[in-house]
Parts: sequence; C-alpha cells; structure tokens
Amino acid sequence: MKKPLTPVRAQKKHRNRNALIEAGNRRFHQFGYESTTIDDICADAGISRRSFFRYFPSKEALAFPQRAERLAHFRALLRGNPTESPFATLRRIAKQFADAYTAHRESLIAQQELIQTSPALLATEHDIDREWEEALEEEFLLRLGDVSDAALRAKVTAGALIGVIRATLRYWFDQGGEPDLARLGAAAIDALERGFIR
Amino acid sequence: MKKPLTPVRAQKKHRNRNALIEAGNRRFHQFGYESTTIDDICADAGISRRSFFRYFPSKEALAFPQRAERLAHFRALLRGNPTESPFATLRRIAKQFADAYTAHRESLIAQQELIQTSPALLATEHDIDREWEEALEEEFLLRLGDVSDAALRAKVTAGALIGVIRATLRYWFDQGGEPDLARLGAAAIDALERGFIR
DNA sequence: GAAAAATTTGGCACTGAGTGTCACTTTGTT
DNA sequence: AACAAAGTGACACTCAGTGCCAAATTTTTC
Repeated sequence: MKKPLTPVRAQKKHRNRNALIEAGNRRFHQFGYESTTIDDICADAGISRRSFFRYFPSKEALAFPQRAERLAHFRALLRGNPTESPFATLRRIAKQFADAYTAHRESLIAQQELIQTSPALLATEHDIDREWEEALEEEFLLRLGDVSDAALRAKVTAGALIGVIRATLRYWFDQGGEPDLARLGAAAIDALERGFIR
Repeated sequence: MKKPLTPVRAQKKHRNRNALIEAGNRRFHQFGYESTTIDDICADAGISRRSFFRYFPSKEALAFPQRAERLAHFRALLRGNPTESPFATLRRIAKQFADAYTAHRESLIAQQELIQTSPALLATEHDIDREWEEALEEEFLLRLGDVSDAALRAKVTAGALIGVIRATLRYWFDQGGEPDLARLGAAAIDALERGFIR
C-alpha cells in the first residue's frame, strides 16, 4: 500500500495542487509558457517555490497534470477486451478518443497551440507518446503470445500506430479541429491494416 | 551566398569546433552526459564558456554535431529519384542506411546507450526524427501532386514510416546490433506497404 | 606594410530551473 | 497535553543559457 490515507492533509494537497495547475494554465495561456516563471505561478497560488517541486517534478509536468491518469485509462481500455482482434480493439478505442477530442475541441486546440510555442513542451508531449507506444507494445506482445519475432512485431506495430495517430492529430489540429476526427482515425487505422500501397 | 570564404578564420573555427566535439564526447562517454558540465568541456578544449555557445546552441547540440549534414544527405537521397515509385526509393535508401549503420555498429551502439541515459538527449533525438519525418512528408507531398487528401496522406505515411523505422532501430539496438538490419528494414517497409493484417 | 574596419573572443553579470538542507509549523496519534 | 510524523518555507547552491562590452585577432584598404 502507498497511502494509509490522511483526511485533512489530502484535502490540502488537492487544493494546493489545483491552485498551482490553475495559476499555471492561466499564466501560460495569457503570457506564454517560457515567459512564465515558477516564481510567478507560486506567487499566484500562494505556495513557496520550494513546495512547487514537491507537487510537480518540473515546470513541464504542470502543463500535463493528468498525464498519469490518461495513460492508465488508455492501458485499461487496451486491456479491456483481450478476446477481440487487436485492430478491432484499436478501432473502438480510437473512436472513443475521437469523440472525446471532438467534444473538447476548443481547449485541446488552445493547449496544442501552447505546446507548439515551446520546445520543452514538445519534448514532454513526445515523452507521453513514448509511454503510450510502450503500452501498445506491451499489449501486442501479450496478445501475440509466443509467435516467432513477437518482440519485433509488437514494437514495429506499436511504432507505426503511434506514428499514424500523431500524424492524424497534427493534421486535425492544422485544420483547426474542423475535419471529422473519428473518420480520420478510422481511415488511418485502415491504411495501417490494409497497407499503404497506392 | 552565405560565406564569402575566410581562409585563416575558417581553419580556426574547424579546429575549435572539433576540439569541443572531441572533448565533449570523451567526457560524455567517460563520466556521463549529465555529469559533464560545459565548463569541463571548455576547459579541456581550451575555449571560453561564452564561446562555446557561439559554436553550439546548447549542450545537446554538441552530442549530435552532424545533425544538419545527415538531414541534408537524407533529403538529397529522397529527392534523387523522383521517377521511381516512392516505396522503391524508400527501400533503396533504407538499404543504404542499414549498411552504413552495420558498418559503424560499435560506435552507434555506444552513442545509443549514451542517449538512453539522458532525457535531454532523448528529446533531441526525437527532434531529429521530426525533421526527418517532415522531409519525408514534403517529398510525399511533392510526389502525390494534386491528389485529394494529399496533405493528409503525406503526413500519415511519413508518420507511419518514421514510427516503423524508429521501432526497428530500437529493436536492433536492443539486440546489440546483432540482427541483419537490412533485412529488418526491408521487412518493416514490406509490412507498411502490404499492411499489418495478421 | 601600417592603419582602419570588421569579426571573433573572453570576461562579467544576470535570469531561471532544479536540488540539498534544516529549522519551523501543521497534522495525526496516544 | 505530549509526542511523532509529515509538510512547508527560507536560504544557499549548481548549472544552462543570454546580453553586453571591451580586448584581441583577422581582413581590408590605402
């Protein structure tokens, strides 16, 4: 067990954490990521600089506060239907994400624009992609069982998938979130499954 | 034109640049990337800290000194045979790179191991991948002409390719550079072209 | 070949992220 | 109420990266 539970302390932690996230996002979007210092954020949130680093390991982490939860969610979805064919699972998950993205279109575009302004945020975004790629790889490996070349095939398939997904998202963002993301996602997975022969 | 040529100065520049690269690599491999400070490198190379940043924009850049040249080379190869089918071009280029990688196996593995030790280097490596992905995208766009969805297809194909290539390389590195990289590369491109249906 | 102009360099000071330490306060326990 | 454990704030420090300016070096001009 990790948390023996602490009633009052947990509350404070939540409040402080949220105060930092809110203050950060506000400043990031108003003045830009690079121009915002941790001192600024701490002042807004009424928390000491030193304590900031007890809540977040870095300034970048503050910009992706739900990183761990989202990854866990993705893992759970992947693990959900082990009997289904892999690509069927992927299509189902892609559809779900496409719908969610479409629903939060505005804020996602704002976030994406912010990310584009900072190399540090781009790097963090990539780290996240890698985590997702590894989750995919693990799941493929599990499902492939003891086929020969399982390790290689799992890696390559996961790499191709993440590549295709990121490219699709970039296109969607480039078009201002206008196109039908569910359709784009489906097409991308089709291309992967059926091949890129023209 | 950029350089009206300067005989004596160019020499010095080369010498200094190389001194920094050598000093850096030596220290990186001996003591680790993070533990090496720019001051250390400058001391070894006999160059002032301030001048370091006139040769390289960052510490990471020192670890990938041929970045621009390699990208230019890749672009040239891509542009080389515009009449050939895209996948034929890719196969040819992949083979070339596979051979080159196999020839420099040892040092590439050492470099790769170094990269794995540092988030900053991993981030830089990703930046490089993105540059290559963009080069691919441009080339595909050029070749697709005015097909509908050209932008999307170029992006997605480039993304899939880079994803597949990186995954293949990771596998190759994981196996200590033992497998036949040319064969792995060919298989990866086959999978992309023909599809991932099992 | 010497003086002037252009370029490069080194030193200094500064910002901002991230870390170690330690005393102080708040919360939970008995 | 007393004590232990966890969280917080203040201070000092390291290191990457940048602006600025004066000194040195190279190139150009006469």
